[in-house]
This record gives sequence, C-alpha cells and structure tokens, in this order.
Amino acid sequence: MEARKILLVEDDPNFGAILKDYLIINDFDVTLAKNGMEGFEKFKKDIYDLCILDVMMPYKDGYTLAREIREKNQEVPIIFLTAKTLKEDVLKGYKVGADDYLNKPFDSEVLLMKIKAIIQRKASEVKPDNTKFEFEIGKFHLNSKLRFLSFQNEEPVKLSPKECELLKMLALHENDLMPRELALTKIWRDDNYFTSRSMDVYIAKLRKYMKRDENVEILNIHGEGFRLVVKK
Amino acid sequence: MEARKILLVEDDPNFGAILKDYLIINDFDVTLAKNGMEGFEKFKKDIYDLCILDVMMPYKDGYTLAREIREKNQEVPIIFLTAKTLKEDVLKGYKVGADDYLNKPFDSEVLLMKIKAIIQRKASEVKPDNTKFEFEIGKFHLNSKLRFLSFQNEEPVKLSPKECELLKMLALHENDLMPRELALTKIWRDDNYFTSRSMDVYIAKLRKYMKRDENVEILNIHGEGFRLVVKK
DNA sequence: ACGAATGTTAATCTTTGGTTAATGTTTTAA
DNA sequence: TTAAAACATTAACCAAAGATTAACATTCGT
Repeated sequence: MEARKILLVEDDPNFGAILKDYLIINDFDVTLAKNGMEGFEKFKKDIYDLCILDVMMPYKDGYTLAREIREKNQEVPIIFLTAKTLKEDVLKGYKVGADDYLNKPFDSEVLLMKIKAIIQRKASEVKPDNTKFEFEIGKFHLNSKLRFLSFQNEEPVKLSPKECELLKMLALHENDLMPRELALTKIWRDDNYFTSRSMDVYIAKLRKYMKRDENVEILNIHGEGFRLVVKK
Repeated sequence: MEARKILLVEDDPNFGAILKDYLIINDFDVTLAKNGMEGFEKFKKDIYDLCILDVMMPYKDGYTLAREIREKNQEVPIIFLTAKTLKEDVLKGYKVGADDYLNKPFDSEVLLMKIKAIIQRKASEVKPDNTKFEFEIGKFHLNSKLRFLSFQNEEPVKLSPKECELLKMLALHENDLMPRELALTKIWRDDNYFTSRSMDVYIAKLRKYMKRDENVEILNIHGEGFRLVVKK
C-alpha cells in the first residue's frame, strides 16, 4: 500500500527531526514544517492523511493553523502535541476540531497507536463527495470554495462561512431531508439549544437570499430538519 | 433531537453515579452498569452511541468487556477510563479497538469534549440508510422520511411525526393485524390509558386522510389493534 | 343490557420554528 | 495597533405545529 502522508509541524528542530525519523521508520511519508506559516503552505500544496501540530509555535500557533486547515479541509485528522496541560487548551483544541491530543513528553509507541487508530478510522469511513464545491440551485449558482452565490446576471453575493456551509449542506441533499442534527454536528460541531437557534437564524438569512427565485424554497420538516426544494 | 445513548460501566458506585448525573445533565441518555457482566448484558439489550468502560473491575475487566463488545459490534465507539498510566495498558486498549483513553482523575469537561468529538466523527460517517421509507397504499403514496402522503396528482398532505409513524406501522402490516401494543410501545414508548386514547385520536385523523380512496380502510379489531385494509 | 373499548371533536398544553435585534467575537484594513 | 466591519451567538417574543386530555357518543362482545 501507498505510504500514508503525515504533515508534521514542530518548531523544535531536534524534536521534530527525531519524531520525523521515528515515523519514517514506521513506514509513514513525513513532511516536516518548522512553523505554522510553512505548515500551512505545505498543507495547501499536497494532500495529507494526518496532521500532527505542535501547539506552541512562534508567529502562528497550532490552533490557528488547525483552524486554517479546517477551513480548507473538514476531513483530515488533526493531532495536537503540547507541553501544556491546561484544561482550556485541551478544550480549545477539541473545539477547533482536533481528533486527539497528546501531552509532551509522550511515549512514541502510544503516538503510533493513536496514529494507526485514527488513520484506520478514516479509512473505514465511506466519504461522500466533499470535493464538490459548485452547485446549481434553480437559477442560482453557488461556489462554496469562493463563497459566493450568483443569480443570473446580477452581481454575486458573498456568503459568510456558516451561510455557505449550510447552503452547501442543503444543496447536497437537494429535494431531500437535510437533518438538523447533521448540520449541527458537521458545521457547528455541537448540538444544543443555542447552536440550534443559531442555525435557525442562518436558515432565515438563506431564505432571504433565495427568495429571488420563486422556484427555490427551504422548507422545514417539523422536528426533523430542512429541505431545499427546487421546482422544475 | 433524540438523546445520545451512553453505556457507562463503572464498578465504583459513587463515581459511577456522579459521572452518570453529569452526563445526564449534558443531555445524554445514560445507562449505568456496575460490572463487566452486567455491562455486557445491557449492551446486548439496546443500541448505544458510545460505551465508557472502566478498566479495573472485578470478574471481568474493561478490556475483556471491550473485546466482547467488539465481537458484536465493530462500530460503536469505546472510551476507557483508568487510574493506570502504564504504557502497556494504553497500548492494549488501543489494540482492543478503543477510540480514546482517559486517565483518572480526569476533567469532566474534557471528557465531554471527547465524547462530542467522537460522536460527531461517527455522525459524519455516511451509513447507507436502507430502512424503507416509501409505501404504496392503494392509490396513496407515503414518504415517511419527508413525511408526506400524496394521492394521485393532488397536492401532497404533510403528516405530523405521530401520524406518519402510525401510518407507516400500519403499512408495514398491510392487510394484517397491527397490534395496539406494538404501536404504543414503539411510537408512544409507553402503554397506558392516555397514550391509548391519544392513539385513537390519531387513527381518526388517518381515517380522514385515507377516505379519499374508498378501497382503503382502517379497521378496528376489538381489543387487539387495527388493520389497514387495501382492496384490490 | 351492561361494561369496556373505540370514535370523534374541541380545548388545552407543549414543543419547535421564525424573526428581529442586541451583544459578543473575530477578521480586516487603515 | 486599533477601529471598523463582518460574522456569530444569544435573547426575547410570537406563531405554528403537534400532542394530549377531557368530554361525550357509539359500538362491541357476552
């Protein structure tokens, strides 16, 4: 099998080199970046199976980098390395969408197990077409990468990240049920009263945009979710 | 949203009760088992979204339980709780197929974040939903996912969750007895005088919808249940 | 004919969703 | 670096949808 590609971002050159070698010995294809900036550049230039990010780095810390990576890619697993054990930091990491968290010093074998567990998990997931980023919705055209929505020959409207993801999620389920829960867990990464209300606010915003085409409607299915209907 | 079901297996009654309450407060539906044996029994009797297992337990330890659970179910996420910090134990846990590992004492908020991260990961896995949701009932067409009932070329009628589930249950037993008790336990999740009367109200509503096709009827079988009859 | 089960309607209660605006947070650009 | 702009969340209020309950009528089985 093709070696799994790992992006390792670690500012301590010694530790970075050792960890890289260790992973290479264990049959991974490792790219090492010395800081967050470089890490993001390398992330954009290739496709990785896993990112291992140091939290404490000059210029751009691990969280910021993780957030940038998540904007580009919701799927790739992220593991944080940190010397900190502060609760807030761990929580922050999970909020950003981390898959795991490791305190330094850690045992390399444990890291290896975690890596294997995570990569295997991802491999077993059947992924939907997440690469699609252009959608025709009635007379609208949505580009979810550039985050704009155009209507015929009018000036395209810019969408906020949340607006855009929500509309994309609806579009992926065109004319079918898009469960509330799905959007909440995938986009808001949490499912409670407030995130749910927040989502309703975004539904209202989207409806406002979409009403220029009377054949497009976002219907509610009480207690279940929403349905983007496009009449032909 | 339906609360996530968690199976918590912990032999320390105090700690178990506290953790259970904490999780319940955070909107999980928690079942507590006092040992591995009981844990496995409860696991077999229901479907859980997550298992949290204490490692050190008399008679049957967490690893053994995890292995048994994995035999029945390869999917359900497992988190181990342990006072041990021995490397071998952590590795053993991952080998058995754990999703995460937490050392006692741990921070409850951290556990909560881990639970959310894990459940979200599972939610994002696309599972082929092969449950039947479309039914032909005489000249009617029922879509129980989008919850509508259409009749020939007329505008489809929206059904409420209870109406829909009840009609689906009847359709699954077309021309056969659909026992009262079945609907009450599956849909109303309770079987008493009031839920029974409530169900009768819903039967009346469904009859009203269905009378557009004179070949479709919902008959009562006194003391037993109902029968959805479709004459051909 | 009698009690128990069912049919029906309407009133009441509960949950969920729509909307607007205030408040908080992050990003952007000067 | 800081202020403005953009974005996101929270709060409050109201409306809509759904579910239950109560009351009374009818039917069933023995």
